[in-house]
Amino acid sequence: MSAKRRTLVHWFRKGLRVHDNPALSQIFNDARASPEKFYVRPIFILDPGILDWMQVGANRWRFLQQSLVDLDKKLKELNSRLYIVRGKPVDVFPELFERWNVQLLTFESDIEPYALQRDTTVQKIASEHGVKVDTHCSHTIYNPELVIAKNLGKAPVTYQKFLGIVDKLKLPKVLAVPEGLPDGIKPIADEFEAVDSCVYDCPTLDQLVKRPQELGVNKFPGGETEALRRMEASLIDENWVAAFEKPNTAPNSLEPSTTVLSPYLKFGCLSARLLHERLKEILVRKPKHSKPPVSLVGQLLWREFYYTVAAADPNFDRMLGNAYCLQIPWQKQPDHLEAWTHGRTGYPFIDAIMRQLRQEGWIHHLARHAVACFLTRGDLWISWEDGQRVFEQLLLDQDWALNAGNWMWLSASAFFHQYFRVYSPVAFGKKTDPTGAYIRKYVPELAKYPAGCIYEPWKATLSAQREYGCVLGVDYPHRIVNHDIVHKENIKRMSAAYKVNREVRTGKQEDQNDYEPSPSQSTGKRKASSEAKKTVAKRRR
DNA sequence: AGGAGGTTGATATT
DNA sequence: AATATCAACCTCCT
Repeated sequence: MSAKRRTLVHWFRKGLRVHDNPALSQIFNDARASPEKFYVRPIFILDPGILDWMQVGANRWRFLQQSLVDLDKKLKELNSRLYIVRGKPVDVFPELFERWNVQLLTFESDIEPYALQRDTTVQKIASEHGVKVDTHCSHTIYNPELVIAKNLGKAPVTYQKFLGIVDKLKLPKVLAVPEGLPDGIKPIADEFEAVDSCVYDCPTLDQLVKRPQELGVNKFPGGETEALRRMEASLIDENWVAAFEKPNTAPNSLEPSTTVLSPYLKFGCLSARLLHERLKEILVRKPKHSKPPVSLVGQLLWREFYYTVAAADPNFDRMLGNAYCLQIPWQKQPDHLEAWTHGRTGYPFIDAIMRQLRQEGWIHHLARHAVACFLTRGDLWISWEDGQRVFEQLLLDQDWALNAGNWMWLSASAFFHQYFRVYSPVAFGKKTDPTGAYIRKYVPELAKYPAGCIYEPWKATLSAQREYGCVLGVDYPHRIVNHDIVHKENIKRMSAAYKVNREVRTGKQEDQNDYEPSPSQSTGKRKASSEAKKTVAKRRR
């Protein structure tokens, strides 16, 4: 037997890749240096506790499953393999540490509160079992903690400030795929199967996707192989890369107008550091290029920005107790939330986006703006937290820091404050898709509506609706709100909410100039306002 | 204290 | 395609 051999374990969580993976490379290097001393076990833990932390829809389960299968394949090419462990980390690690005689555990550091608490506990268990733990920051280009430290212990609250800080930091070295392991470092199969009741091969689709009826089109398969293929395809046209300006890309093209690398970055199938390096190489050859915030590098740095600000506040995903977030008296409206969630608001552009999200798991960033603004400050006056939860379930690229940060941005709760700029659910989409081809694809019941009224089907007469084969209230819903009216009311509500927040912040009472709410929304406005004052008072600073 | 700038508004006008 | 107007927020910098 192998009693003298010790095991080196790499724990995959995010970072589902073999390229540019410092924590994985560390154990591979150690094992190659002394092959007679070590076994190597790369593991992924299917942690049931994750479901208390976040909602995961069928499409993202599939993405994960595909990513794990691809990772196993990549590891096998390196003469290793992936071990799937089922159970909570706190329960399984003590057993693994003992049974495998573990010497070293490595993993990629994370900033999400669930991960932080989990990892702290695991570190403690490891130390009790005499297991050394090494962590590496490789999900982001820059270490959020380091950026905060460089800014004197506070996260920068503007993107420009953030850029100023990271400009002075040195870039990490991007690592290649580690060299394959020599024979004998992989524990033989029946040895581990006999003793390890919680260790398995890669899960099948059936095992991970509990509601297969919710699976949509598999347009963006998971895995490092597909991630690298997609990156290469995105970088092939260097003029396109150099000229990229996010605001000039279309939210409603039939094929994505941007790279769709976000799901791969979220799971770490693609290294942000590698993508950044590759972009920079191209920009050296194309001196006339776009720049942050609108460039492709700028997009990566937005991700870094949100990771940094999120790392400084465990309440980043909620309004209460969130140091960044303005306190706004949103209202619960379950029927409106339900209509928005399932693409039944009666606004074809909004509904097309929400249906694309549910089917394909990805929508363009500006499409996210349109529906997020509509749900919150633009039209429905529903909390960004409710929208965040829906995105959390449906987006392939759901990433805690980015999702919360962008929802606060769009609802003008933090980082962005020009609440009087409201997206029109009618006009915004017309700019890039005047004929409504996108709506016809995702809201097929409206397919026969002419370009002139497909964004505003209520403008068609009843006889015209019959002619187009889609009668409002029967085949497609009436619009649930009148944007022209409610968006103006909501601007005033935002103004009132900002005023309350200012008063609490400065401790000064401003002139009374109360906005009288509309009859339809009047219940509880003053109460909501006073509640807002109380919650603002709970904010730090 | 005051002004400039802020990834991506809508609309009307030039 | 660029510019003014709408109404007017925040943070940063001087």
